[in-house]
Amino acid sequence: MTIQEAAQRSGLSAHTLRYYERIGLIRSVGRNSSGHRDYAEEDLQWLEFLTKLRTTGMPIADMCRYAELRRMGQHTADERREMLELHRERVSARIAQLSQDLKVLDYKIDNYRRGQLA
Amino acid sequence: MTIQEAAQRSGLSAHTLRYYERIGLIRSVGRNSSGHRDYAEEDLQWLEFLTKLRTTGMPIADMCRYAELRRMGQHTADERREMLELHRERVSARIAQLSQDLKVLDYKIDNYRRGQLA
DNA sequence: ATTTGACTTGGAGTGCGCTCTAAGGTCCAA
DNA sequence: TTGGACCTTAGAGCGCACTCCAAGTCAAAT
Repeated sequence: MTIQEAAQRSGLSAHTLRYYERIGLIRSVGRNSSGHRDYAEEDLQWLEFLTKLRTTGMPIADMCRYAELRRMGQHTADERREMLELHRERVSARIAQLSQDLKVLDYKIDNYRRGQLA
Repeated sequence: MTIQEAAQRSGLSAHTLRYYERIGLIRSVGRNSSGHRDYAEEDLQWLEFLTKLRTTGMPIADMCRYAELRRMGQHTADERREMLELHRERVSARIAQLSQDLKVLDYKIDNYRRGQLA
């Protein structure tokens, strides 16, 4: 799979795919005979998970750490699980906060609809 | 109220308060006889609302637009309401997306707990 | 009187996450 | 076999939202 196809399927730009590889988020994407990247299905699955970590607000540095642990093998599974558990709590807290803020927005909007100054 | 007190109460830094004033997010904070900022209760309320817009992901530029409309008076109320409604939908969508992603995290964590490689 | 410390301003610097450029190599269709 | 659209790399640049700095002012404490 070419970088353009991988970009298409992952929703990331080709630039970003190269960047992610450079900083160690994706290890060793295969190269074809002319040195061009050749993405495997497995790479796409990993990218999909990385994208979920990103969109849920995990910093790139943490993702790099997670990727590094993953490369180190199964004996790092506990640390990886702990990272995910910690992140899960942050995401959960973020959802709770956004839900609270949404109420404030609704209240504000309602005031505008009633013609009151807000 | 001094800038430090306002910082304390708003949760923003004094630097950020000056920055927000400079870019037009906060208009005309009062000055005391020696030229120091003197925040009013009203300023704090506005800051609190601004902070909600920020933490829910509204870009500074949009907040500036909202602040500008607010300064222009009541005839801009409709446009302000529309901005909030649009923002509300984005926040709502973000909550939905995060909730989905949370499920994926939970699934991943569960796999780790079962001792499977993920 | 002088030191300390918080304030003022305009402007420069920072960290993050990309995003793009330059210079060159490769592929493919006409 | 030539043109154009890809690809490669290292490295520079960008947009956002702050964050800090320098130089100066001012009030209170010593």
